[in-house]
Formats: sequence, C-alpha cells, structure tokens
Amino acid sequence: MKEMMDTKRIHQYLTEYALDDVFPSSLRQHLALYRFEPEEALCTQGEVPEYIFFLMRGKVKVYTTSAEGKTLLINFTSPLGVIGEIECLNELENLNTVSAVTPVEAVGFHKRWLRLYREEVPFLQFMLQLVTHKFYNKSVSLSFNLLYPVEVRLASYLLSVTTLDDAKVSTANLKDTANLIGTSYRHLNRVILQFCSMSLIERNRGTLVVKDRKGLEAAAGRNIYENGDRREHR
Amino acid sequence: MKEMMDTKRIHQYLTEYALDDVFPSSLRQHLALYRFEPEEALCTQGEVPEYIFFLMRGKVKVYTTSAEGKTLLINFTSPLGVIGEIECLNELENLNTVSAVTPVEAVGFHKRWLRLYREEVPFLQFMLQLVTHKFYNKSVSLSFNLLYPVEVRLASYLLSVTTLDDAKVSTANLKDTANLIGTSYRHLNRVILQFCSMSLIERNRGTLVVKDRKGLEAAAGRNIYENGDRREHR
DNA sequence: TTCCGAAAAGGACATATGTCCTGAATGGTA
DNA sequence: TACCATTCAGGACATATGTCCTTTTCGGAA
Repeated sequence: MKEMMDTKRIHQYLTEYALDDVFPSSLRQHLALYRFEPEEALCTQGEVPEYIFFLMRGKVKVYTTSAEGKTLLINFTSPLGVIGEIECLNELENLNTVSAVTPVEAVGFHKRWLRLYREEVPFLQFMLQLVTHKFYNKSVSLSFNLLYPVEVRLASYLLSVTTLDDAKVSTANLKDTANLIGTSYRHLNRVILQFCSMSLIERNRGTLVVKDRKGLEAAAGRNIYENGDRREHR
Repeated sequence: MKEMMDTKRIHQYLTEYALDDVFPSSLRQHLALYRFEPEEALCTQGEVPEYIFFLMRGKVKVYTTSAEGKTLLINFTSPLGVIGEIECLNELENLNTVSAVTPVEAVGFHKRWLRLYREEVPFLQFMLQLVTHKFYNKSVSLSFNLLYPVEVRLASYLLSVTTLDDAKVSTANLKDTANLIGTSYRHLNRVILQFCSMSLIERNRGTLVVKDRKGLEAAAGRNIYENGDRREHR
C-alpha cells in the first residue's frame, strides 16, 4: 500500500463519481490516495481494519478462506465499490480478504475520522445507500448459491458476462469462475461439457462462446446476476 | 395486518429500545403500531414493500422460495429487528417473505415518509448501524453455509441454542432447524444419529440433549452462530 | 387395553459435487 | 523441428446430500 497526498487527483476522482457532497471540503483533509499492486491485500480476513477505501480505479477480489483452507470467492468489485466500511463502522474484524487484481487506486481515510463523517447527512445517506445495495446483492447470491444447482448458476453467469455482440468468455480464469459460482473447477468442466453437448455453448481454444442464449435462459430459469455486482467479472 | 394509532404504546416501545433520538418528536406523527397474527405475512417476496417495520414484540421468520418451490429459511428475527428497510431505501422488490411466528407488534411507517427521516442524522446512523450488522451476519452465514458441511453447521447450531444450564433443544421444530442450517430433514436426522453414536448428544422423546460440549466444539471447529441473529431460534 | 392415524425415524437408492490422478494440448526453448 | 514443462480436460472413484418410501413410535379415541 502506497499512500499519496495527491489532492488534485483525489478531487478529480470525487468529481468523477459525484462524491463532492459526500465529502464536504471540511472533511477532505483526512482523505488520501492509496495505490495497490496486483495481488496486494487491501485488507485481510481476521484482522481489524484501519481504513475505509473507496475504489476508484482497477479491480479487486473479495474472498473468504475457511479454517481448512477452502476458498470462497465472494465477488469481484469495481469502482465505485467501498471496502472496510462494515467492519470499521462496527469495530469488527474483517470477514474477507480483499486483494487487488489489477493495479488499484483508492481514496480512503483512517477510521479514527469516522466520528466526523458520521455527523454528515450526505455521507450517511451515501453509505446507507451503498450498504443496502451490497446487502441486497449479497442476499441474492446467498439464496442463489444455496437454492440452485451449478448448472443454473453457470447459465446465469454466462448470460451476465456476455452480450449478443460479445458472446465470448475467456477460459483463462475458469478457476476464478468456478470459485465465483461456488463450485470446483472439475465440476465446472463437467457442466460446460454438458452445455456443449446441448449446443448451448461452444468451447474453443481459450474461450467459451455462447451459441444459444434462449437455451441458456431456459437452463437458468432466471438470470440472477443481472443486478448483482458479480456482473463486473470477466 | 391491523394498524393502531396507540401513541402511548408506541412511545413506550421507543423508550424501551432507546429509539427516542432516532425518531424525533417531529417525525412521530407518521409512526403507527401494527399487529400481525401468527402465519400472517409482514411482507411478501416479489412484491414492492410499502412499509418499514421495527419489530417490537414477537418473532418472525424470514425465508425465500425458489421458482421450483424449494424454501430457504434465512433466519428468525426478534426485537429489535427491522424489516423492509433495504428494499424501501432502494425501491426494490422484496427478496424474502417475512411471516409472524408468534403474535407480533411492530412500529412502522409508510415509505413515503422516508424523505423526512433520511434527513435526520440519528435516524441515518441508526439505520446504518443496523444494516451493517445485518450485513455482517449475513456474510457469516453465507460463507458458513457454503464452506462447511452439515455436520459442522449442526454442531455450531446446537452450541448456540443451548447453554450448560439448559442443554436441551426441542425436536418439535426439527424441520425448521433443518431449513435453518440449510439441509433436509432427512439429512439432519442422519447427522443427529451420527452425533448420538459419538455420544455428543442424546435423543429423548421430544428433545435433544447436549452431552459433550467439548466434543461438539471439536466437531464445529468454531461456533459460527455465536454473533449471528440466528441465535434467537429455539 | 386395543387399535388407528398422525408424526417421526430410518432404509434404499439417486444425484450432485468433490478429490485425485492421468493423459492430452500448448507454448516456449534449444 | 523436437523436447520439455506447464496447463488443461476429463476419467474413476469417493462423499455429501436429497428424495421417496417403509417402518416405527406414540397419543388419543373407542
């Protein structure tokens, strides 16, 4: 983590994401710009977080590891995602580890300043908005993972990350995909094979190509990732 | 749902749960007291909610039903739980159905008044606090259900709903228990049998008795419901 | 007490999914 | 081009969990 006091760039980001009201000028002095390299952790499961970050550039992955070492990928988060707010607001330890996937820039502040921010209506409104959205998406994914078989989850996922124009998914990160929909790489392959034999998709070197969206929709029942933050994953 | 304008009782509840600051007197005129009978729904999956309720008395269950009719019990909620806030704040449809288990009393207001409340710092702080907690608990249960086998989930559950003094769990609602830990009644029985044969618990007519907390703790690894809102379920 | 019906428990089997391993494909390098 | 190391796909098997149905238990009515 590299901290920078690049006030100008911070201001630029705040404007880009319409956060000028959320951080009134009186509170900006506590904001800093942070940079993370790929693989670097923004926060670590089990530790108590110090900072709240607003993701401005790049992509991070959020995951949990069980005592036995099994990993559950929660999601990939893109701007404007927020990291650490749940734990900082409640003095709890991190449930997840968040690591940079690409080079990342985030605006953040140390949690000791929360007492200032939490007196501000726009800040509170923004956070509430954000957390409720996160909650909603999380609920969707919870139900979805527990209620539907991998087949349905994969079909939904494929519909979400592709369009009619761009029907391809790289298989480079098929392991990530497996984790994301909460299954093993092996099993994912099995289901892919099944979809291929049904001519729903085609597997070429390095990519999956969606051949039959209607068919996939039928397999999915309904597309669960449609409004979820998992949409960002490619 | 029966609406009552029992100002006195509302005031009494607000005091009981230290909500006097959250609802400044200027906003109280929009609050009403609502009563629900067992089995009655406070809100229904798929519909757009109209009210935000603050559960003051009784117990409700929160559950989702899949298109195929499979039911996933999310939790049991007790006072002071809040219902409908996520959806009302974002104009979204209900993800879950919430039904009264016991007779229920809730203080609530129609969402059209949200524009008033959401200008109030104490209200916003309260909601943010509440939603982040809910979120945290949900995250725990998401990870837990996806990462651990039923055996571990049951052990955790048993440790949570019993104490050294009161080591009994009624088997009357074993089906609820099965749903709550996300498995079938059949499979729950299987695991109970297993625990019995390991002398961790004993099954008598109508109750399970915890015999060996240490052993259960070993089976659980760690007790995941410890801070979760599922604790309320008996 | 005996018998019946409802509820609970358990057996048999089916299915989904995970783990481990082998063999094939791939790309880089000499 | 030939060879090697690495990655990827798929086979074989193991395990967890679900579904369906039969058996058992138990309270209550006759």
